[in-house]
Amino acid sequence: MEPIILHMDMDAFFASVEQATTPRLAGKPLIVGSRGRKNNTVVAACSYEAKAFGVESGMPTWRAFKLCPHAEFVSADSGKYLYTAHAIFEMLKRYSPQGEMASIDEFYLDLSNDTLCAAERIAVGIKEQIRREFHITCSIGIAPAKIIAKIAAKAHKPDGLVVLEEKDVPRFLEELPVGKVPGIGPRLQEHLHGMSIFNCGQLAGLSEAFLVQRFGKAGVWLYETAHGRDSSEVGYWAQPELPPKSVSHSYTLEKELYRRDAVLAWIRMLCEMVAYRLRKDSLESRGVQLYLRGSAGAFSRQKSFTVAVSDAQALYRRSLAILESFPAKRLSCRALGVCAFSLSGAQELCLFPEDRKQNRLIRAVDRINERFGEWSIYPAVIAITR
DNA sequence: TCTGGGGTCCTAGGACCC
DNA sequence: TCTGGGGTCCTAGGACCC
Repeated sequence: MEPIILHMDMDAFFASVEQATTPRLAGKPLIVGSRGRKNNTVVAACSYEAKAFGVESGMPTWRAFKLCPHAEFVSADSGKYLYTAHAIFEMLKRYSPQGEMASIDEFYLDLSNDTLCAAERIAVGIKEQIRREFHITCSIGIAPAKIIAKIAAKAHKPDGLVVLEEKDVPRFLEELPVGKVPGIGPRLQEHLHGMSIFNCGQLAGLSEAFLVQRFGKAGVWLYETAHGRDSSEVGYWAQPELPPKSVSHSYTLEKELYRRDAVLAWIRMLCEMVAYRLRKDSLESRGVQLYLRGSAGAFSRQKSFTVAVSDAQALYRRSLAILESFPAKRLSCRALGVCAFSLSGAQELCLFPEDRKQNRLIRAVDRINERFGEWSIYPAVIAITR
């Protein structure tokens, strides 16, 4: 039996949600920025009215405004988008027990137990319900494999619906530019272009052995994808979510920073943010990675420790130890990041009274920040970054 | 103004052990 | 007397995704 996989991709999701919840923005060119400020950020999403001017997500906002000076700007409200995504998730559960939320704006449903006709009717019903209940649109691809369904949905945006049977797949892929395949990014695309491979039809003409020799493990995947095959299965809604493997925060500064105390303050600030997230998710970490990018280049170093921690001070001390091993003679940076890895569930174990006292203090600060807003209270050392 | 921020996975090289 | 071979783990960096 041929698998029937439905992929649903929300159209300009963040921008559409903003337009649906703020009538003033409906029908207007809208740019959703990834951060609060209008400058020094990139476009997280933009409405189709803005896309018409050449604005794309991922583009620096200053460039987007050059293309579309009259666009409205709002900063991303991830809580609102997550809320909507979960409401959609709940809605989709009714159509099949086998389904998954692949990202905040993408979903898969396995409809292999239905006929292709029934699957198409379901897709029409879903689109209708999404429009009625959320006042936004989505594009749907139905195909025998996950990756094909996804490419198909993307190719028919916005508000599209396309159904591909197994026999349609080769023709669909034949002319498809390799860069349209999720997983083939700019570097891989460049490499393929260098080999005069521009579309999936040409890619399918190469032998698996040749691709493996060129690209290693990725060669197997390229070969399978070019032939429309994808063995990965759709998960189950009820499946427990996998715990995160790392928790990180990073920041790009307005300009290069040379003062050591200022750089250290930023590192401390990021440690505070990472530690807070760890505690909120009842996690602790054994590994710390520190990343610095500046005029001297980009460096990242990581280190594993025996004891797992979740407090900012400990993360900061570990970050400083890592900083010592950096090759740069003079400390300067434009962007920096702190990542906690080797995560495990937090142990509620405090051997020493001093630790217990420290723990109570940390929890109290967390509660104050939760109640009065982020950064209501913070260590004096990071004041320089505020 | 000249590509953000939060993730995952892969690879190659080095260290170390037997 | 001048370094085999295989396995495992760690690390830095790169590529990619949304």
